[in-house]
Amino acid sequence: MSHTLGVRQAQKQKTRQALLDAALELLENQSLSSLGLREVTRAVGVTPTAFYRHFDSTADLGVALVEEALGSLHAMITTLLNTTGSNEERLGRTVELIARHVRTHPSHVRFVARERHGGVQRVREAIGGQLARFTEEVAEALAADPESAGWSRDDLRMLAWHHVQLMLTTACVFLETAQEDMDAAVDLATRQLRLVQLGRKHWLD
Amino acid sequence: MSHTLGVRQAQKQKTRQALLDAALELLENQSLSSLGLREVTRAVGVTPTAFYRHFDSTADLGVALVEEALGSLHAMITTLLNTTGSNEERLGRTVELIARHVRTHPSHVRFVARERHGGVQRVREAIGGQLARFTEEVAEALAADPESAGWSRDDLRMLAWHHVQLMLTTACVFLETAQEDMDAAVDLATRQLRLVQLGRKHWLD
DNA sequence: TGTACATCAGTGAACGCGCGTTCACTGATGTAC
DNA sequence: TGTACATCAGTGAACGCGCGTTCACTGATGTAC
Repeated sequence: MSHTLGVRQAQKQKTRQALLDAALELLENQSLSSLGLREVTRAVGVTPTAFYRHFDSTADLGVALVEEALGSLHAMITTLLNTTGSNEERLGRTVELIARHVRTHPSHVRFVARERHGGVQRVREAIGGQLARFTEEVAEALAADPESAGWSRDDLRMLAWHHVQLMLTTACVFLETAQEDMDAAVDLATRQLRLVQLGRKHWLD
Repeated sequence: MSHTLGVRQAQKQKTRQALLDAALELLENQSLSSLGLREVTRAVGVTPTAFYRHFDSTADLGVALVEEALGSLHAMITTLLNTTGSNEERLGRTVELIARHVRTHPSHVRFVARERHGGVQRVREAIGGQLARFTEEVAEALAADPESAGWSRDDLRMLAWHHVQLMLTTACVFLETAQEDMDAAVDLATRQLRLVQLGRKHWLD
């Protein structure tokens, strides 16, 4: 059992999390740069002033949301990298896992999509940093794959970056896809992954 | 010579364009959903009230900006599709043309990147519609290519979509790349295009 | 266990400010004769 | 060409409103003895 917090600390964390949750929900229909501090506290049911006990500004809250949203994305990537099986099997599982992630954490995906190129510099930088980290991890995993024999470090990073990009793009498309069109979207995404995989296979030809 | 506007109409269009230009400049450092009407008119030097002679709201202005920004992107794509030469040649020219477009129209690229998943629904929809149109055009061009013999319509659209996505992503990366790192970024983009091209070549294996 | 003091998460009133929108207006441009 | 009237892009004052931030505060929780 981890270190038990005092009642006061526990309550503070609870409020902080409530602020994060409320902000994430409000961000479904607007972007961070137009999110108001009072809007968030109103949604939680605390005084505007209370906000300052947890964050300096909404930009600061945004950075905290980056950690949350990309944390869940990172967990998904880790799962993906540990998946075994034939290429075609892994490919299908990848798309399925992305679809599931979009279903279980839609607001995280939306937040990343929206704020990645959004109007708040610190948040953009935080997201960019995390994505660079993901790329490195994917590149390392690819390097460990026998199929990557003969690949240069640079080419592996290129491939990893392409994968991360495609994963994000696919997640965004899934997010905007109605339930009834999901089958077609999953199929499209699968074929895109297959295309890249084919390119990889013949890279050293 | 086209239909000559009266002095009044000409002046009105001039003001309208000034509003669009000022907005685009202000959007370098913020997103549309936080852009204020007064902010724009202040930058142009007209009364806040004058804004309503041209647009219903900043969202409305945003839709007008979509036409402008994706118009210039569309021109670039048309140029790309008309490029001839070997695959490797076309590939290099593609990356070069994207780099040039980012250099000449940075604010257009930024606007599309930021508002594509931004907080204003009508603008998102307008951008999405234009990108779908681009995809159709690219798919048609691909269909006319002898290399596409035996490809299904669906697979061609998949490839076209992948190209449009990659083009946008590449433009975004170039936008964020410092001048001194551009060579490496161009190289990376070129290799990504080559990867996809290889996948295309072996699609029907 | 009990007491006396310190900490600090959340309160509530107050502030100055810029926002979007309204309205009646002005005066240059356009039009009819 | 000149005159009398209509149009309408842009003005300027005014409005009510919600914003972010400040401040002194309260009272439950934590700590030292």
